[in-house]
Amino acid sequence: MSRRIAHLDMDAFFASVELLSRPELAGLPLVIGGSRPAGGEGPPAPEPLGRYRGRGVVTTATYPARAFGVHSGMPLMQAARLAPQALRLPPDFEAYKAASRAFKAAAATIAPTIEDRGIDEIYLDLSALPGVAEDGGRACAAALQAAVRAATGLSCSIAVAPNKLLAKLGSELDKPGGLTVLGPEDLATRIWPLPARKLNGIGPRAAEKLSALGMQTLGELAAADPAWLIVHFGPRYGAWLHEAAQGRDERPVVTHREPKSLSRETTFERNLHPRSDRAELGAVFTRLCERLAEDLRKRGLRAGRVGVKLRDADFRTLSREQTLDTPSDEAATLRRAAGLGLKRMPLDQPLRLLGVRASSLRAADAPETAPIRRRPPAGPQTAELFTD
DNA sequence: TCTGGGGTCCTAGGACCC
DNA sequence: TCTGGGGTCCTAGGACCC
Repeated sequence: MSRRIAHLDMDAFFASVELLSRPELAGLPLVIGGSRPAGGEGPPAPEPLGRYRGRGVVTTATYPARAFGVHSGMPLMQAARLAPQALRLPPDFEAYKAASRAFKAAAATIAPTIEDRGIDEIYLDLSALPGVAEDGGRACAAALQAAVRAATGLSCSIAVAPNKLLAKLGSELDKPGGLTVLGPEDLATRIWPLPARKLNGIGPRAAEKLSALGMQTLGELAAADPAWLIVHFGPRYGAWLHEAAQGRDERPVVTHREPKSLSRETTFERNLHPRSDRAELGAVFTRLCERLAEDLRKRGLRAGRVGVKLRDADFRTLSREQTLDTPSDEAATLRRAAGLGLKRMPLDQPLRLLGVRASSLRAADAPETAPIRRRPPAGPQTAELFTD
């Protein structure tokens, strides 16, 4: 009994949501990213990308903007050089979350077994649905696209395949608006010619290493000796690379997950120094802890551990974690613990980012358990700067 | 060109225990 | 005098994803 798994990926999601309320921008190169100008009232007006100054990155670009080489993750300053005439809008996450809920609800009317993979994509298990065994899921995918469009006015790309890995690869094959059905017989013709980097789980580092070892495509990876892959990539990742390149993936569609951590972080407009910008850093730190505490309370959770994260001017990231005596969702408690973490970090350099993280989460109404710390936290301490 | 913010999972090394 | 062996927990960092 073979599985039929769909991957549904919204097309240029954030930009497309913006176009729903700004139809006059349709067809133009449009980039979402950066932050909202302070003090603005109402929906922000798009401004030429060439005018952008700051540290933001491209969150989404419309297909006309992508034609200039702009893609998500790219620094906006770089995108501005490629397409100064493109228009930029700051993201409106509340609108995207509403559209996200709407498309997922619409999809659930067709196929209720859904795994959430973030704001703009889902996996669906179609295996047990009527007719899917006959046509591989094509009609079901078409129905999903129609339902999503009817509910939201937005287009998506869908692939149906024997597993999540292949479905995810397939939904990229015919964007936007793609409907792709893959079977085992498509592996050699449609999957193996793809660059190895396309596989979900092969990122920039692994792709670079594969390339240095002479493997550019998934076909070349599939032909590699698994023992040799294990030598170069370790037992776990090496074995996974081999399995994945054969198109094998048994992961189920997971319909529910409990959050493991919550975090808040911010990159400053200019680097801040722990000494000379102490007051400003302290205020940002307090605000981050307040927002994290709000997030915890909103979800009915408490943090058993609190972490702090720094990024310095050279883009090096450091973090420290601290166990709480009692799980908490209070800003002052989180700030005190995160402050203890900060005191164990070097604070002699300008910083570009500060973040706080809550982990070891438990329900706020759960019975309290004794602290599990085996060792008192210790370590070299730096002078009190903005940490108190 | 100079790199967001929100997450998950894995690994390596040290602490600790027997 | 020149240093066990195994198991487990904890911590920090990094790869990766959306």
